[in-house]
Amino acid sequence: MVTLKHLAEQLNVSVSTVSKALHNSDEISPDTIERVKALAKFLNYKPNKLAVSLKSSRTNTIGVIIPNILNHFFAKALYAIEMEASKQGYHIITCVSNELQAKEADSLQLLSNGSVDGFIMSIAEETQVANNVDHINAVIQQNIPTVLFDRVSDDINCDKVIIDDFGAAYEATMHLLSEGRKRIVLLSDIEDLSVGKLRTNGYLQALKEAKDYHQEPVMVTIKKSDDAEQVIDNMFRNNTTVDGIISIDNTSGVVALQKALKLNYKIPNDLSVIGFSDDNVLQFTDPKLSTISQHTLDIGKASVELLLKRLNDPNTSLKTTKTIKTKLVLRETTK
Amino acid sequence: MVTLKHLAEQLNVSVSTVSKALHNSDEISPDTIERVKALAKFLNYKPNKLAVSLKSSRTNTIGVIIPNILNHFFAKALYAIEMEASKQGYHIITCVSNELQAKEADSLQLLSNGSVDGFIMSIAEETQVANNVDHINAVIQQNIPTVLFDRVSDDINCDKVIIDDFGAAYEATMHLLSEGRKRIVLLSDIEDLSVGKLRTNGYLQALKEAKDYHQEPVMVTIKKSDDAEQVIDNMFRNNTTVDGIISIDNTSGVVALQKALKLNYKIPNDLSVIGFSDDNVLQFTDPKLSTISQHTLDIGKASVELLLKRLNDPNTSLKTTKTIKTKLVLRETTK
DNA sequence: AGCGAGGTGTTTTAATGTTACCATAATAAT
DNA sequence: ATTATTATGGTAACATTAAAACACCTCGCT
Repeated sequence: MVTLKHLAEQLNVSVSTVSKALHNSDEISPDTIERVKALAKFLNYKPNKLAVSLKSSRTNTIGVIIPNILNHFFAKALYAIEMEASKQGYHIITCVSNELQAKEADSLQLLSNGSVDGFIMSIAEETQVANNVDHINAVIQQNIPTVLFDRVSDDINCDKVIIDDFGAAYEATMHLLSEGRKRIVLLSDIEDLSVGKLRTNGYLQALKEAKDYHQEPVMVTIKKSDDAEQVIDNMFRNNTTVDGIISIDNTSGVVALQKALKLNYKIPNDLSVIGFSDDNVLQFTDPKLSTISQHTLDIGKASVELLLKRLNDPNTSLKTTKTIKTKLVLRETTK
Repeated sequence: MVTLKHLAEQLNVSVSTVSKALHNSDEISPDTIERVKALAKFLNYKPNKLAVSLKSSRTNTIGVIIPNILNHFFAKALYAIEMEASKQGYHIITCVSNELQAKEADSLQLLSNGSVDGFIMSIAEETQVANNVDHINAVIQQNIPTVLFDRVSDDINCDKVIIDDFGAAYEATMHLLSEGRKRIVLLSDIEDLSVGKLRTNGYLQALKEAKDYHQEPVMVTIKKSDDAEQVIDNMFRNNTTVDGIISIDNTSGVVALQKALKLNYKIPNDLSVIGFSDDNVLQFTDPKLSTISQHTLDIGKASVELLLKRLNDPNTSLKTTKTIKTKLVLRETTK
């Protein structure tokens, strides 16, 4: 690895002359600057990032901790975070908590030793269930700027990026009601998550406000240990008059749609289905699934923006929560 | 941030005593070790990673450069890489090339300044098409260990992890032949990639060896600019007698299946379909798609293992290429 | 002519946090 | 008294940068 010292020796000048020359300091003669730069280029000199970071206590690196990359929502968020960070001259160190609190705490602990300037994260399921966020607060107390996205906690005081989960589910349910649906079932495999609860409340509120809807709400939850297909099969058996389904996670809607087709429901005449998520995973269904789009790219981008703002101006103590708009995208499984 | 200096001052000992104590040096009295450790714990001291790395010229960080996280194969590979790296005490810095050579070169350039101990990468499409791998070789010439996976190049001399693309497609085609299929079409949206070419050759070879197969091979390629559905629609129109489809990328098989169902093909009686990829994305089709499983987790794990082996023993100059076994998983779209 | 002021271009020093090596002081054993 | 032994301290180095110091030169003034 080529260092300033190497260049200095070759050129018979001091290390600091070389350093200044490479920074175009006007203390250095144009002639020297030229010679230094020529040799640096020739030897493919690159400033050692570790040394620069150590000196400046700025790493230009963001720690990103997500619960699960195989979940398309998080993959897409990660994509957006990487894109925006890269555009702003930052790198990202990615850690996956696998929904486990211990792994999450570990990653935070291991990266909060100068490795990163700040964190962008979404809370692991286990952490949310136990509602134990001490490990996250510990990081924040160390003055490491942190942005939470999607899965957040009221017990953490930091910048946040969320969607209007309540409103999104409310709007979707309202749409089903406006189609004249009389028995609308909610499907969820995320009932333990903050977002799951908010979305469920949106659904409940919409039904409550509906004048001519007299059914009790039906919420079918799929646990980790369950076989989703089985649970959904049972749902159809137990709710023979179902005519609307809203899935508040990003997979069960697809499964329900497939199952409904197999049971010969005419879609969307007999039954409307609305899923929750950006389009990509679901683009292959036929008929094409109507969804609540979360604008995941915007979520990732906003998270980076919020973090960088905080990094560049750590003093403004007021934390902001940015809400990204959702959009009900009606495709072929709704009227 | 708490440093050795802080601890030293508090305890009225020297920095080097503190350092040694924390490393359990037997030069230091048990009593002092205890006191130092107690305070370190109390103040939540964590060795500054930058300083340690600078001193040891070891970052315990791997740079991972993948073409596209939204492609489920790469997401899964990234997942496996993160898992294994984390298990071995390494972090990963993730960069996405977006299939662009410039971005790929940029990331390599920016990380090869001491930020990472080595690279794990899969080559961007643009790079493969142009077959210009100078930027990758530049890194290798700087003695930064590098492992290529999946998309590799013969012009790069380094450790590699691949699957037997030729053999996998050959086996799948053979299976279709053994079902008595008479008109087998290959679908691909990756004809420009090394893996695409190998898989196509496997298909061609199988057909060539089949005694009672007299059709010309039919290879339908989907370009970036194409509408996949449209292209597949045309394929069915132009090949009314098609009775076998092998898709060598990880999406077109699903689209073909959906389209075939719409055209009222009885699957797998009239038509068999085999896709290429691990299961997850495709688990929702009905009937369930038969696939060539790439064992993506093994690919990621092997990449990390190979890189760490190289890092711990940089001298053995012979580069190895590890081939991960594929598996033909027959589900419901084959007989 | 002599001297200080000012400017230019460079080097020296110190600092970031850590660790390895060498030195040193104090005590114990020979 | 000399040599081990034990426990600790000091220094340098990793690569970089900022600040201060230092030559050297020129200019203006008495």
